[in-house]
Amino acid sequence: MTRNAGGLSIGQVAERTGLSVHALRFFEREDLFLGPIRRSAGGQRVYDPADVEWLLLCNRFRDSGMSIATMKRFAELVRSGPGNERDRLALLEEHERTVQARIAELTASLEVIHDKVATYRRHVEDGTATGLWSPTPGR
Amino acid sequence: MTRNAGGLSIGQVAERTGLSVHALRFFEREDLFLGPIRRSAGGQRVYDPADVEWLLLCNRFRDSGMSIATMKRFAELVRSGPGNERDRLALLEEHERTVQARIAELTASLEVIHDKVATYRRHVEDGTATGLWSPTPGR
DNA sequence: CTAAAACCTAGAGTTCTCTCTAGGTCAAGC
DNA sequence: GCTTGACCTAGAGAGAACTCTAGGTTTTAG
Repeated sequence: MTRNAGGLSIGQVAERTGLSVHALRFFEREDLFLGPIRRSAGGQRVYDPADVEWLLLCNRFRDSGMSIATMKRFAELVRSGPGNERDRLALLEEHERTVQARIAELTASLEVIHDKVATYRRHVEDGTATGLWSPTPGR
Repeated sequence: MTRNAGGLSIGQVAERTGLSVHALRFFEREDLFLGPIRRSAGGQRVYDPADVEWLLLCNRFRDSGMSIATMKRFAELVRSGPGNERDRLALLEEHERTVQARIAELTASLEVIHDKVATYRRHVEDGTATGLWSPTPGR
């Protein structure tokens, strides 16, 4: 398989993308690729570098919380060729807003958590941590 | 139930916390509360305001990605009374770091996504969006 | 007093995203 | 040519976090 012009085995792709071979087969079943994956004479998958690029982008999407379903919609748009760039853009923009919102939410929660940390730190450092305390002074 | 000094029914707590009554029972089964929930003569749950406070904090934890298992560990620490404030602090600090890391990760992904958005925007606005393009120029 | 709304338990079902298994086949090195 | 490791398919299993169901009891409003 190493001789197919630039062709990569599933194991090699797994290595390069950090995805498991199981996950790669799963992604294919879910139609997450931009086109059918080639097969060797023996029936084994042969990926090409563009697939790896796409998977790396998918990793970004996944890491940023995009669902498989949404990635699938994006893949469908790309697969159906030029002409729907507006739709792709809309999808990306919406995801961008989602991520921004998530960051804002996390930042807000972080503040609350940090306050808790600060309070505990004072208690612990002062040794004043006697007496119940926690979710609310009083429990 | 409305007469138990400050006592709240499960429905009232659901309303105040945004959690479903199912979720509240589930949380209880999972030992996520700081103490046993009282029951009315008829066997219905009677919560008090401190429980609501705790649940609101739990919501913060959940929103920031803390697992039920971790919340449970924190609840256990609080339940087992004073003396383990260092452990609670450590748990909170670790969660704080986790959240910070997650924000960093999201921020990095956001940048990549924003670049994609910018590229698509150019393509769409210029009307130059002819020819395939997407995961990588060339597919 | 009675109907309706809210609550109860135990446990099954759901969704999402993989992961693992079983039972083979293919490919590469010695 | 044979062993070993990588790969194949179809489908079951996992775990996280709920959600829903069934069948029954308790509360509340009128």
